[in-house]
Amino acid sequence: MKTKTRAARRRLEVEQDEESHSQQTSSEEDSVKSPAYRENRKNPEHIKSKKKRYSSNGKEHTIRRLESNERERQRMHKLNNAFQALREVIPHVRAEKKLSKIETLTLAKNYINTLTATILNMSSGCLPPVQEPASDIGGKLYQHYQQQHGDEDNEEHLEKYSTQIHSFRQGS
DNA sequence: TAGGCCATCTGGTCCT
DNA sequence: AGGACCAGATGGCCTA
Repeated sequence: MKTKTRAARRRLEVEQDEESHSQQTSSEEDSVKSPAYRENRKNPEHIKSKKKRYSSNGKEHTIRRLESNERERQRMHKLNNAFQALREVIPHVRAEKKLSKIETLTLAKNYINTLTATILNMSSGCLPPVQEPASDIGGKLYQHYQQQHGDEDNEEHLEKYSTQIHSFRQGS
């Protein structure tokens, strides 16, 4: 995988960097860093005031960094798993191509709106009286829906959702 | 080749 | 103090 190769390369660089840490020149290191990072390197006083933790030696810092990177990677993997799980429960027509993250979130939002509208449509006229405990769920759902959408038409969501599905299908 | 999407690294901030 | 979370930066891959 491309990214693992890159990560592996980076780890290798870090390991090599550890060995030559003391004699490393800042200029060659800075060439691969972000402008913000380079700026901080140019003005160490600025960064010193912000840094509260990395007062330990370079090797210790490097180890902690690698551990943090690993945790961050795991966190992002979990996030991606959640995205994948979401993709699998959203009906969409572009099955041959994976939905992007933004598409997934947008479709999910509209799918929820559509389901809510459908439920309200189905239960309209037969919602229990407000006093009954059983009305809580339906009542709250309706209340929440009204707060979110005001006078929007239920049909509108269905239309919006199906339009969106088709626009994704056409790749627009 | 430009633009979209993504994974990863990184430093700062928040939370426990 | 240390882990979780976040956002910016970077570079690779893919597609039109």
